Amino acid sequence: MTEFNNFFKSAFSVDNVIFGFDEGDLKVLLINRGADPFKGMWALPGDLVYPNEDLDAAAGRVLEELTGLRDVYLEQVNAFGAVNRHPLGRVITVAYYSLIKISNYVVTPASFAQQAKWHSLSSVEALAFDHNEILNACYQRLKQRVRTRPVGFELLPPKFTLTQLQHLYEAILETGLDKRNFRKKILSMNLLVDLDETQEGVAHRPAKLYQFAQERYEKLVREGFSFELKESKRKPTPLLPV
Amino acid sequence: MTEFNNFFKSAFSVDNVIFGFDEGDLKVLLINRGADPFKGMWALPGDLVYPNEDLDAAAGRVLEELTGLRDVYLEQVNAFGAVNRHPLGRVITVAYYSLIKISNYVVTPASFAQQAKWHSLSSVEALAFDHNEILNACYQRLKQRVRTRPVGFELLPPKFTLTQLQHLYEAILETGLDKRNFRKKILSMNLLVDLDETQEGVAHRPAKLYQFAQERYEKLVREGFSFELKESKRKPTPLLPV
DNA sequence: CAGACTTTGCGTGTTTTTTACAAGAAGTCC
DNA sequence: GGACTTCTTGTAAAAAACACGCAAAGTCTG
Repeated sequence: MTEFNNFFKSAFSVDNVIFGFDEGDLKVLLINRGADPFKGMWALPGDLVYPNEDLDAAAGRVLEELTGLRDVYLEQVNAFGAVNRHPLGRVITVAYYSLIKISNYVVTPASFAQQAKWHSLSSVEALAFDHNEILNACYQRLKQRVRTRPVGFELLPPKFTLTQLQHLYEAILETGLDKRNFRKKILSMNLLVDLDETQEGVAHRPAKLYQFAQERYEKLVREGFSFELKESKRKPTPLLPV
Repeated sequence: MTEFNNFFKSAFSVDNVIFGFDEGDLKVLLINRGADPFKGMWALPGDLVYPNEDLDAAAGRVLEELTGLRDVYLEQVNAFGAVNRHPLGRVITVAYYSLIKISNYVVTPASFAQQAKWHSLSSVEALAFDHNEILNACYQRLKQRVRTRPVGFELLPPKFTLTQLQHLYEAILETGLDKRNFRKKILSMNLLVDLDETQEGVAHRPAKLYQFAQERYEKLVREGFSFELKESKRKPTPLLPV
């Protein structure tokens, strides 16, 4: 039984890659570690999973403590379980990513205490633990998801312009998209509601505002429907090393 | 068992969905549980992760103990961590699937002891724990992978006919494929080597044998290349409930 | 060994999707 | 009112996907 007991000296945690979109740039919310190991380095927000807490719930809790937000898009990506990934013991972590509207984010006590800060994906440097690997895996998953499901809207305010939407896709996919073709394709899916409103306070012709047609989408999904986008041929340099 | 419960805090395990292909049918290797909980029910092969063992290594070990095979295609899919998924305590499991050539499989002591048996995916019934859910997640992942990467070959013998290959795709994708279009598409990818050999022992015109061009594929991937297949419009009933 | 049987192997025309590409319209600012 | 910026829109060409049927190769059997 003592031998058996060895199996239970390990712990599990969740780590959450929280994506936001701002200024045409894909961002991720990182915390600054206040204690060893990796004191002073940036890291993904995460926590040990409580004994009576579902995995998904733990990821949601980490997110909510840091951002005050709940009911946002949250998806499990992978477990990371290399023996030495945590210097203090055996900790297997399950990685999640979430998509939030950055404008809804407010600084919570937890995020203040942990010095949470948004980082452009392109400027993320060496993170604590194996968090670069985790971040990369989550980013790759997002990149793939965004082609096959309309999750991008989770990152935009409720009302947005087609240009904003295109910039979002370009940022995530790291590609350039043709404006006319993009609009044609998106509009032909019939998932956007034209709000008959326009932008305000811009020093040029204001663009029309649209809204994502959530219910219509859910109906289409139930009827079996596939959302898909392809990239153009121009490929800028990747945001993260492959 | 009460003693067990006292010590029991939390543990990790891996579960492995081992796919094989035979008689035009996608199969999965299940074991028959010899002990409670779920005694007598079919279950996915799995094990607790040793304290000093990487997650991936644990999945590989489970596979090798059962099949004697190593160096096969193995991919992590997801972690399953609902609080009550294991009746005896908190066990988070990480699901993997592997693709093996069923003809290479031999009964090992472990598989004999655990009464391992191949089951057609379409005839899998209620499994122990949350293993139906795990199986389904792995199958969905395979279905998606097979469209974007040439992993199907892992399930076929080294030499195969185009018809066998097509049947494999049809089984995995649960769809019908047009023979001429399928052959055109596959051959146009230039990933098959025509072996200049033909089938033997069949009571009809023997088909040509092909081989997957592993090195050529790896070269193409390095150069940035995308493998893709789409389904036809005819949709047979799904193998597993969605 | 001829005829029946099964499975292989192959080409073309049609439709759909993707791509490339530019100019005028609507607002703001000075 | 003129300069400036961004918004909006269509068409033609190329590529990919799709539907579709028949002759040839080999085995079997009587």
